[in-house]
Amino acid sequence: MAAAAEAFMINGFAATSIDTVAEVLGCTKGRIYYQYKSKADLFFDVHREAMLMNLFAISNVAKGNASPLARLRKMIHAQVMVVITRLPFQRVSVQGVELHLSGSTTSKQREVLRTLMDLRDQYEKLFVDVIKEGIRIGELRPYDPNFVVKPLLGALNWMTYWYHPNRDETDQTRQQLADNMADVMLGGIIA
Amino acid sequence: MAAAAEAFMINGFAATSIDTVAEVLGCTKGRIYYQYKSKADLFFDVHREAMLMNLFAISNVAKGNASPLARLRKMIHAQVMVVITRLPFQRVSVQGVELHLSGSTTSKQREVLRTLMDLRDQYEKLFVDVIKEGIRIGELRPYDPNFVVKPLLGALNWMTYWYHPNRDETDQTRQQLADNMADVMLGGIIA
DNA sequence: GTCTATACTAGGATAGAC
DNA sequence: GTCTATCCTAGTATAGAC
Repeated sequence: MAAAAEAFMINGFAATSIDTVAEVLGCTKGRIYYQYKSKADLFFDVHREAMLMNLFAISNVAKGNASPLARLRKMIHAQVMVVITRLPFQRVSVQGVELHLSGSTTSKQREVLRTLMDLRDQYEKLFVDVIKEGIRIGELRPYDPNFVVKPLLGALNWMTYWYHPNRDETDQTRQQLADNMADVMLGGIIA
Repeated sequence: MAAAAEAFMINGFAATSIDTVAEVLGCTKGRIYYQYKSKADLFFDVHREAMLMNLFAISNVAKGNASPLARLRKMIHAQVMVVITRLPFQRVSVQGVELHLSGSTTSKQREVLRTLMDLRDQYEKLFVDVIKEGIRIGELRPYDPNFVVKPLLGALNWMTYWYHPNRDETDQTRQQLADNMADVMLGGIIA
């Protein structure tokens, strides 16, 4: 799956051949077809793995008992760290959004896609709920929570396109990046 | 080009066949191959058109003589309106970011891709410059302008995935959406 | 200019050896 | 379980009629 994620990251789902994935893995496609019925199934598995990473990274924080604003900050921070540390999977998960727009072939695949979208909805709902609570107690401005979550997740997802790991990066600079992202998203940029 | 944009929007570049584009256009692929040497060339043309729309929409505002903050607000507003009114082209332009990651075949195509990336850089620079100026005169917080532009453009680009035109939408609700986007991106969501 | 017909190939998927 | 060999479809691109 890591090999597939890497291959999909570089070329995208449609342009990646199973031969390429096999090459990254260091074997032939026989091995892959032994485990996965089709290329789509492989993609779905990578996609699910990515979504589970995300849920795992933020769900404990989301349900903690810090203030909503503090939790929201931690959630953003955690998500940035996941993107940094698991970039190939995260990029696949962003590709998944696009793929879902097009119609998948078999009805079985559509069902799988359905469960993936459910995971994505769950994930988004964790943010929405914390935002709602923050608004209720007056910590956050009273925008429509279902709206404000969009630019927020957009900024996070977009990271997969511009972030590139860097040699002279330390844990400290990574934390800094995550902090800055949270600062900008929560506090805006007006002085 | 509009037909191509629509087809690419629905299925993505790789999964869209020239036959499909022809069908949307209401002709056969002979006509398309008469005008475009290859599918990639068609995509590039749509992509360029989208980038030019963006530049056209914001460049006058960006170079106006209002305060940097006021200009930035207008730029965000204008870009949201472009996404709303020209969704297929805008989605293609977002796909273009991903496509550039993978290697295109011919050297000629790589050159075209290069000019497209230049357009994108110009576009980003318009934002960065206004942000820099805003920081200099103290209207904006002193974050790294090259960083803050990323979440900003991420939020805008991501719109192409969640925005869907709606029957009971009026010019007023569209303006409202653009305003809200600018509010959230500039002022944050902390109360 | 746009059509129909066709060549050509990449790549998904399967069969069967080991 | 993983390989090699092969089938077969989809889809890019071209040739040539009209």
